[in-house]
Amino acid sequence: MPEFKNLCLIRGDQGRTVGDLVDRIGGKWTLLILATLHDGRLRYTELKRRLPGVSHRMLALALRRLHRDGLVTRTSHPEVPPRVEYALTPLAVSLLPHAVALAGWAAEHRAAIDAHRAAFDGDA
Amino acid sequence: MPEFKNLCLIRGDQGRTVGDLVDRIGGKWTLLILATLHDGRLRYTELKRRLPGVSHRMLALALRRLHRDGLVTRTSHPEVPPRVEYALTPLAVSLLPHAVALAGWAAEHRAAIDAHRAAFDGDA
DNA sequence: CAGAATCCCGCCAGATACTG
DNA sequence: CAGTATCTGGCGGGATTCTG
Repeated sequence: MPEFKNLCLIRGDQGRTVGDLVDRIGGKWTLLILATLHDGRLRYTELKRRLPGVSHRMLALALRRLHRDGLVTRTSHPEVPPRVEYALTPLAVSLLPHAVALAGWAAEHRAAIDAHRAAFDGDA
Repeated sequence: MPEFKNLCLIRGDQGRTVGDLVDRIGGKWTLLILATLHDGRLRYTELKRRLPGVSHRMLALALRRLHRDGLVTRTSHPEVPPRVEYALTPLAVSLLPHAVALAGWAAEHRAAIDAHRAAFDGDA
């Protein structure tokens, strides 16, 4: 059987891979931004509007990092007022299914985890 | 085709799901610990030995959280000196494949991302 | 051996204000 | 509109010490 041959990817190189992974998509809003952009290219403000709770600064920083990593494209139109549009790159598109799978897992087992927590916290 | 029906899981509930997910496995060592325990139940010290660089405190804290969330079992043997063994729960086992997939993605595209970063940083 | 408690630092992240 | 700059508090996380 396939087994988890890729476990070495997690532990190999002294966890560098996981470290990098967390660095890239570990941000609080990163996955949310990518998921939102999956609907199509969006302007900065529209993106902000669709992400309730994100701060101005954090969205700008996250977008900057995503752009730097080649996960989103940034198209600045030379107009007044300025108009900037963000869109996913193929790289980001290839990442999304995995993120979605993880999100699905989280949603599916949230109740179980919460129950464990409650039981654990009950034993003071 | 399936498409990403689960995208709603990422964005729904104002991102609570992703927030919870990051809270649970977003820790620096969490995934590493789970991956290491996939080899089988391990004692605290042995676990620490297999995770070069983890601090005493962080390992204890991470294990405590994992135990609280029902992702690992903690078996304390009443001996002197004490012996405590940790093992994965089925819940954690169901999570690992997804994590491995993400790690695989990170490893596969690390070069591309690094190239993007280099190009981006080149344009000062 | 396993872990809890304490101290401390650096970064993440929010709020606010300023610029092109 | 789309950012950047600055200040600030909170938390993650490391080193060390103490206990059963």
